[in-house]
Amino acid sequence: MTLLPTLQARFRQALAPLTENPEPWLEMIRRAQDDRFGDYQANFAMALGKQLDKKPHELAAEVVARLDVADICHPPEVAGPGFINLRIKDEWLVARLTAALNDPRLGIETTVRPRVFVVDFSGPNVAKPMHVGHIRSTVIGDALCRILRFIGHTVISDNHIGDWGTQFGMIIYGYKHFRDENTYRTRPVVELARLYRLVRQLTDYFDAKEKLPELQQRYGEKQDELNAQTIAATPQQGRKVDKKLREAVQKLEKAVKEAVDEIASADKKIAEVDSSPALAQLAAEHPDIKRSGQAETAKLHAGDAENYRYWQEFMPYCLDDIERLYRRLYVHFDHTLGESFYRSMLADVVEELQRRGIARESQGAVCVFLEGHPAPMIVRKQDGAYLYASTDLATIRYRVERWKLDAILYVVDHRQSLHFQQLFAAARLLGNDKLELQHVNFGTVLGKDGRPFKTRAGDTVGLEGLLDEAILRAARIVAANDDAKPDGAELSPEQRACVAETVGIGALKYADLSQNRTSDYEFDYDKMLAMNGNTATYMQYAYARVRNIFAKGDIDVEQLRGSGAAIALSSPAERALGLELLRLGDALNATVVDYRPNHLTAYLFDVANSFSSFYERCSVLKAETPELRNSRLLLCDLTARTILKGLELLGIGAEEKM
RNA sequence: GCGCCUGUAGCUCAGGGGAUAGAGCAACGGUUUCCUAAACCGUAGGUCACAGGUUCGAAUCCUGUCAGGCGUACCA
Repeated sequence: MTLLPTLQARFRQALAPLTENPEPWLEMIRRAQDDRFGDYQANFAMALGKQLDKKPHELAAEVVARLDVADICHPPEVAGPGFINLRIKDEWLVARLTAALNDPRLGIETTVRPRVFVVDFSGPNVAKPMHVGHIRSTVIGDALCRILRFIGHTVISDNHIGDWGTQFGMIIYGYKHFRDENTYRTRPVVELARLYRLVRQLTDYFDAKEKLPELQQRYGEKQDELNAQTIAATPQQGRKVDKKLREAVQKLEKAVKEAVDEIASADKKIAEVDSSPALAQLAAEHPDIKRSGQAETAKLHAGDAENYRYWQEFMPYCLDDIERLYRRLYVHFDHTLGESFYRSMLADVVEELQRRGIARESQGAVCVFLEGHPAPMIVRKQDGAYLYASTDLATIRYRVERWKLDAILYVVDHRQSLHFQQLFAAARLLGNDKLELQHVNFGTVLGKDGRPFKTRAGDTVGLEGLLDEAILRAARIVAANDDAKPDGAELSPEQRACVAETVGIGALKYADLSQNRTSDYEFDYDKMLAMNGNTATYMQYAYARVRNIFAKGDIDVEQLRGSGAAIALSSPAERALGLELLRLGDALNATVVDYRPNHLTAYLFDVANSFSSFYERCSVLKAETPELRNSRLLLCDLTARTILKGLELLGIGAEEKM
């Protein structure tokens, strides 16, 4: 059992005579935030005292008297209003550290309640180039899979790719009319992506042209209204401006600004085509491209042989392409069951919903009306087409039937939270009441201006380019540092390339993982690829330093572990490191409670920090005595393995030398 | 209009009932005869948006205000 649960178990016994349900009070045992107070502290006495009508200080003393922790802690102290401060005995720390050292799992037991999870993440639209927004789901989802698995759960990772959507109609239309046979044969994905962008651009062009007059009219109306209101709202002598009027003016100003932005965006799309003779000509030749593209999608869905053949032809290329990206990110999926996989089940799902009275027809569409939701969830459109709500319901049904599931985690942008609320509610109406359905939501990727990154057009950063850039930057730093080593460079060109890749990709992933996923995320090249401070590089560097000690000292780790050498925590830095090393299990538990990997990154940062301080103060190879040297070597060994395991659980690698 | 989310150091963010609010970056100042200075140590920097409330105790919970983001009947 890891540290905190062990303490909680002891307190549970001590509290049993005082309260029926000690669990909430046990949650109030935590790491002391100040070393002066000890290592851990229990903060429940004040609140529990209130409930039991006892003086907190006396209650704390009573609990301490009953508490049996003599083997773990020094005698607990009651401080302040009733804090119980605990200082762990070194002997106990040493015993736990020794146990961790001799355990491939570093002392982490598997869960006593294993569950079966499906983690649904990444889910890109194929044939549409991925951008930075997609990396968050991929990286967080992958880390959660690894962590849940390590804890002992059964995890099925499933990439629910968008492979049946409107983009295929555009690509098919593009393929039929604009394809460059040569490029398609040599680099099919590049050509398909170009075709998608081209058709999208022309479609947007006509869209913008169509909408522009309406936008301009709205702008005019709002502007007129604003002018009128502004005059009315201008303060005159002896009269205060009505608050409502002032608010109305503010709203109008906002509306006008929005209209201006939309017009500018439409103008831009129009200008892009008009200013290019080639594009302008294509636009002239394909005035109906928007509807035609949609028609191609509809034909595909209706089973048109030709379009289905195209779809079958394009898919392997598209899948290869995204697979290549996943390989670069060391991300693996057990299944890639995209939207298309469920296409034959949609009619049945909708039929079941209707038959069971969960869905009904409204304005020609089939809708699920849910309590507390003003708008229904539409599961079949007026034109008979299905949408992602239908697919997602079919997917739940399929997953539940195929795997005996306890939970599905959807690692998806928080903008879809309404969809998931409705989806989960509908799934429960269908009888999935024991299934845990979690929207593991995360914040939007924002641009430098603080506004969301746009999915189409604009200056989106392609994912592939981002990876290249990360590795390139890392390579520069690797080379500079290697060259600057006191005894000259140590790394071969191959090693340098390898380190650059590990460091670059690690930095990229860590940037996403180290942040509380629920916050929005300001995309910043420099920050994302930063390799100083709280970054994966810091941990990787600490790891390389430890490993270098073993290399320099020509130490056989296996032999050392079996040698009977003992850990002794002879200085504050060693003790602090030792205590930190025992907290891995607590960090993993915290991560799993709310599915937030940033608990684990914070922990690893603490470990690396403690190690760096230790490294600075405690010489290992030149320790005063052989016993001390061995003890420190053991601490180093456990540090290295803890960091390596932690990074591995985040999907990040580490190198022996860097 | 309604719903959800956010507001913490110059910047990017942790902390989400407990003791004196933390980190990274940026700034300033120190540390390489010694296992990798991608490091370490220190200084400075805060009305935790604002106002009320609940509590022994509030950055944290509740209410309101302000500011921003997202979503809101046939896109995903």
